[in-house]
Amino acid sequence: MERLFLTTAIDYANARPHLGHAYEKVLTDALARFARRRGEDVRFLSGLDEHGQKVQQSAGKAGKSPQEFVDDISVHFLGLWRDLRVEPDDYLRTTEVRHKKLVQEVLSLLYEKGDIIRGTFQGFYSVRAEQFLTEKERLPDGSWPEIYGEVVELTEENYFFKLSKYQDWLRELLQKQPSLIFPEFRSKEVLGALEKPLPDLCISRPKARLAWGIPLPFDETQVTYVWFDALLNYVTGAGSGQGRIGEWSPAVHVIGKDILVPAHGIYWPCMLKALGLPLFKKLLVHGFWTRKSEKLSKSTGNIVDPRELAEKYGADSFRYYVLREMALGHDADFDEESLAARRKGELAHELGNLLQRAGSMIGRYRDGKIPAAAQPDAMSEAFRATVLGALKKWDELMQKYQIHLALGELWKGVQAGNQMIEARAPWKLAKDPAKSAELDATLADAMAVLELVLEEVECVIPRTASAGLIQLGLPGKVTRRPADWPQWPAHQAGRVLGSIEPLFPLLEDEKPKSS
RNA sequence: GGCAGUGUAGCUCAGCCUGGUAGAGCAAGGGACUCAUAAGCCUUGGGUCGGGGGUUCAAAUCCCUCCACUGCCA
Repeated sequence: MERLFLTTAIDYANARPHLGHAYEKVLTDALARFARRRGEDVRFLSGLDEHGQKVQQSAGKAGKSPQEFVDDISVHFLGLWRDLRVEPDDYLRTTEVRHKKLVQEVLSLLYEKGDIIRGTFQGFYSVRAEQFLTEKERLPDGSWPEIYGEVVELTEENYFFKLSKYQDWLRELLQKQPSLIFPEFRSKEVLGALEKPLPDLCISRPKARLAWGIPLPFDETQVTYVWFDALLNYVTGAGSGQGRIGEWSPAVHVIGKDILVPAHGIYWPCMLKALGLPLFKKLLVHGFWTRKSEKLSKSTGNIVDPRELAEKYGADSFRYYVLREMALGHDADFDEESLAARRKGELAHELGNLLQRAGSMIGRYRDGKIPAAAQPDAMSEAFRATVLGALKKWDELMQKYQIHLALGELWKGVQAGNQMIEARAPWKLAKDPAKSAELDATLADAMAVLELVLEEVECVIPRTASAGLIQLGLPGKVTRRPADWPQWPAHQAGRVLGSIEPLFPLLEDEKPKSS
């Protein structure tokens, strides 16, 4: 069986989750569920990045200890994942013992190997912000922005990771295998950053200045800084999740485009190489959500609360919307009206109502049991071919991470179902005893397409798909595909349907006004 | 400034790799039907495929150039 180790970026525990966090986790969760459906042995890891300057500062402002602060924040993240049915196999918080132990072990190894060395760090330091500033933050006239207050030039003893040692190796690798990064054009961004010699990477800070981190095992006065903490979560959480270096397996990392260069595109592969571990399998880089084509940000008041949306429209509708709307790798515009429209049109009316109308006719005409279909006639053959064709395209597109198009294909199956019913008009067939066999075929085919679609779409709308399958008289638990997938369902004759309920009830303000 | 991505119907996008004189969905108009969440089905309108140039019998699709927006690196 194929093994798939799938990770999300770990979120920084500095503020509550927003739409971008939610999208990435829903995306990864859907990929994990899809891979399981295909029969792969999946390990899905997510987590929270809890150390660092900003957490320390935010905790101070909130009058809490850093640990109390991240404990509180983690409740918000975990609550959101529960609400959105994001179900990782393991959720790693970087303040956990298993992780700290692994980080220290890695640092020791690389220190002994000579890949981590002591050196001096020189830079401009803001006393007020308690942080080093980069040239990027300097104003065009050479001065520093007001908010940093007094800025002094400072020299500090720190530890460095010898990135330069692995630069050539990485460049050659990416040139040979641009498909390591999806979409491929992103690998050009990494290659661009590799053109100039890489400076060694500063990985530590004096404890006196940054207490909230993991101490270096070979120098207790220093703590490690970002990279050798957060990135290593992927190793800690690999395999059994017990923080054993040897259990690392090449992952597919789902990340946002903001953390590709340099973190995941440069530092991370070099770290793996230095440790003698195999490279990740792929970096899956997604874009950002915008609103009215503007960045979502707190400063402009342009924020979207995923939890509110999930509450208002349902978690599955939210999941469906973000996956249907965004072309993986590109930016997309978030629009609540569009979310409501897709829920109402595609989910409630096309999919939900298909089950409703077909289920109710089986109740009325066939006593709630799926009838046995005779040899398919020409219309049935054509219908089945359309549906099976749509399923194959759905599968191909999903494997190419074209989720938004894949869902469009799957819905062609749903639409074919509605069209087939219109063409056959079972409500007319029911009035003519001579047409009984055709009525059976119509109803059986409708149940079959629903079964096929719901099983596949479980990765996107897990709860609804499961509820729908139960209405079809099935267990409601999606298992791996049979070897001969996609095949027209056999053995459905005689199955008793569950009670037929709307999968996506209309919202209060969507209901037609009764006069 | 260098590199990249995007630019196709009012809106969201597919098609571009492997040239053959434009497609889907939504929104809007019309129709037949009545099983169903007043849903679904059929149908109509509408586009200088960012601008310009080139290659070709033929370009949204290949080449050059310019413009706009976005991103990465300076």
